[in-house]
Amino acid sequence: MPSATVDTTDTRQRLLDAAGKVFAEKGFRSATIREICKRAKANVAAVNYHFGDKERFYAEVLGYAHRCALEKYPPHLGLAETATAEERLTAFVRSFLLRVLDNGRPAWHGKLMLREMAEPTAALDRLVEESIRPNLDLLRSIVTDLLGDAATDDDVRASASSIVAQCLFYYQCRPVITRLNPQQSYDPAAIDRLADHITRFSLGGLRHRAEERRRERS
Amino acid sequence: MPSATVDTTDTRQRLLDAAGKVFAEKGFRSATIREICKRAKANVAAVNYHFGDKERFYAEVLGYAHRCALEKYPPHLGLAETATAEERLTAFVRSFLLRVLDNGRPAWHGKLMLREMAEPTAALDRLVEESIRPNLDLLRSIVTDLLGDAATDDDVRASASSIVAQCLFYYQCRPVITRLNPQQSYDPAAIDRLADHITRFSLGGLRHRAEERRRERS
Amino acid sequence: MPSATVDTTDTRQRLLDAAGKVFAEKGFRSATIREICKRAKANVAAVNYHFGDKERFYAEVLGYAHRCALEKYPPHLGLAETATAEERLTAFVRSFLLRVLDNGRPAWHGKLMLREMAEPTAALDRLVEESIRPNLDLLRSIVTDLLGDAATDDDVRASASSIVAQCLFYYQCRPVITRLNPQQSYDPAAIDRLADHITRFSLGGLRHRAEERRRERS
Amino acid sequence: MPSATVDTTDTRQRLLDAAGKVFAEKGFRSATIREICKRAKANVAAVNYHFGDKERFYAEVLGYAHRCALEKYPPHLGLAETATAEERLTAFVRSFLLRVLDNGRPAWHGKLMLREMAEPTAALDRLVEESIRPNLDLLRSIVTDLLGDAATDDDVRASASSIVAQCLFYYQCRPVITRLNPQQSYDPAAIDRLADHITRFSLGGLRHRAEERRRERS
DNA sequence: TATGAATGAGCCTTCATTCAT
DNA sequence: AATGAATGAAGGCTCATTCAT
Repeated sequence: MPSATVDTTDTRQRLLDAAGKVFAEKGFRSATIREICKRAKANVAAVNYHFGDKERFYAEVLGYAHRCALEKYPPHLGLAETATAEERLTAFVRSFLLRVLDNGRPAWHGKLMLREMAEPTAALDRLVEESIRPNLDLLRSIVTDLLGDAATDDDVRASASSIVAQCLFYYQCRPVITRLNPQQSYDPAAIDRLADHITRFSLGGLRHRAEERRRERS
Repeated sequence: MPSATVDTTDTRQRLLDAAGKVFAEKGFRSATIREICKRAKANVAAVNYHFGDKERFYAEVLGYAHRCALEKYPPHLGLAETATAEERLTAFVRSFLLRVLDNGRPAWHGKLMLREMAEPTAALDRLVEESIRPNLDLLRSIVTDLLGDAATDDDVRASASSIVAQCLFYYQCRPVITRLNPQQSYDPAAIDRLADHITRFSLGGLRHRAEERRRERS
Repeated sequence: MPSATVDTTDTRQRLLDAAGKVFAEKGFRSATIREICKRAKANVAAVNYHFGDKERFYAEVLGYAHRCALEKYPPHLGLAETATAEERLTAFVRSFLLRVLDNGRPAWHGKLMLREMAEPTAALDRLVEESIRPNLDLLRSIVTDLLGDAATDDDVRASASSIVAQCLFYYQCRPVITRLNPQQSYDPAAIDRLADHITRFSLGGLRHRAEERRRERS
Repeated sequence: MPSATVDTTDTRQRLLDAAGKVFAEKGFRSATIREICKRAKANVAAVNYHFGDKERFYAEVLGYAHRCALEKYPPHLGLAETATAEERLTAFVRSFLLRVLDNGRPAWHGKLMLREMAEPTAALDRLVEESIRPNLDLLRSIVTDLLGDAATDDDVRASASSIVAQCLFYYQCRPVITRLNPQQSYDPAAIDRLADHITRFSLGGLRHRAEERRRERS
């Protein structure tokens, strides 16, 4: 029965899509299997049938969301091989912001990640190894280029953190930012402005640190 | 009887202390009144009696945690009136990090705030106005001094955000950082190193931005 | 301390008054000691202090309400000794209706009695002996006069029941009557009309029954 | 296995049956879902699953009880089309009394209705329109025939009320009647005697009223 | 005498999960 | 393969009552 097969994958997929939205909105605990199944037009037992239990289901949703986000906003953003470190940093920051502030399906990704920080589940381990570390390694190579040879590993790590921090901030603190500065918007133009500021601010910081290290060494 | 001393403590106070810990660990939804009362050696009905319901209780806990954190680590950190903008920035960053990364009672504050970001409750509004905005205003005055007259309001806002972002990062992304770099520690010395990096990185960023603006103007 | 004594009786009295209203509105179970004490501006523990527990408190309230009602609408309604049986029936019916349909303080009485029917408490026993039976005996003497010598005890009892039934109906079924016939009012004029109808209908019934018995006997 | 037969019965049905009994005995507030489910050998969550919440459950029970009572004692009681108004009144009164005083399943009906009077719930509205009004209309047509053309609408209404009142009285005031006259019984023979009295008393009342109206008109 | 604080039992409801089909 | 029915474990909250002062 091929149609059955189609229906099956459909249900699974509908569940993932519905769950992404609901988990992102409500969090792991507050999201209920009943609501997810209702939105997915599936039976209450469907989740347990397809994914075992709520926790494994959630892990699956998390991975799916991450894949969606990376697919839509790859970190290179079609950069040429010959791009300078500054250009690569600019691209990295922009793609990061877009991924995190997108309002479409990949938005789950940001929300879900934020929730993982506040209350990590077993799913975080896999996510870190499969998605976050590779991404961070990319940034560290950029930062290494910008800091120069005098920089230590700790310098690179700390500076990379400073950059990532600025990108995450606008998403992670959104509720507070909205209250402090209601006119802050997140449309593409605004995101470009944010990316521009973060890149410049960070380049200033990086150069300053590089200079300090050079001075120390000499 | 030393235990008598414990019992003498106000039930209300014991509830606040226990709740700070539990809400921070589990979040509003997952935390149960039963567990909080058990830890506070109080009756299940005590919360209802003293605070009305779980939501109002939570708001009270949030305010209490914030007050504790500010009391222990005031943002000025005993700075002289004649302190330079650089010194004031250093003090701001250090006190911020200490407040957020402290392992004692004020630790709730950071955790609770993080949870508010992920899933804001009605309590956030009050917190923003009473605690966060005044603190941010302090930072903005420092940043204004450092950026110089050429800076726009948006410059100040964006740069202040970049600084706050770096301070929050180590707490907000702790679960991920721990997995990426297990040897990262948060003892006083480590916190000092972090504060030092953030201050220097930010000063570099700020000077770079100030220079850009100056160049634009001329 | 005379003032203390005054205050004490005051609290007791205020509790009785508040409780009458609340018990009548909500019923024994749904009425809460807290609400009663709040309305009486008394402490939560006041009821238990003055009356022991909720049940004994309720019994006291019931008795108080009954005394209030009888005081305001005594069953004779100032009838002369020489009044005919018809006149006495009219007076009985009118005072009964007034007592039961009054909107003031004695209104509790009716409501509380109705609740006792639906869910009798221990308090009903005393009430029946002290208040209801004497009142019914009065009616039976009137009915005996109207039915004549041929009537049996059962005749008297059944006819008295028919009369009481009609008086109670308008109160007991008020929620249904209101829905069936929204324009039904209970102002003094309307109550007079009801009393008039019940008296005439009952007189018709009584004469019919009397006649039947007479015919049987002969 | 006869027990299998019992278990086979719909959980929903078992809940309705158990609830009828418990709600009738204890009232809406005092009845607990726990007890009902225990009697129905169902889980505590079954009520929520089948009926949503306690209130909707109660409404369903009320409707079910009413349907049971009407089914067992239809108001016509197999009367021929050619039956006289007197015969129809007799049938109406008898079926009413039987319905209200039955000790079996339809007994809930009476008890539940009585509770609705004392503390109406939202369920009463539907009940009045669907069950009570049609039944009352039947009685009014009988009364209209008996009162003759001279009677006004108010006459009909008042007389119908007087008849219904007498039928309800024996149920509504049962706790008081039992205390006043312990030997009152409610076996079929006793019910027949009550029906007989009420019918005769009411016929007397109706004829009297009719005569009065005729006299007024002429 | 009178009160505010505190208690513990119990209720309705919700939810993830399982079971029979 | 997939579902509707059913389960049992909590959770938040309410309430009458008690206790220390």
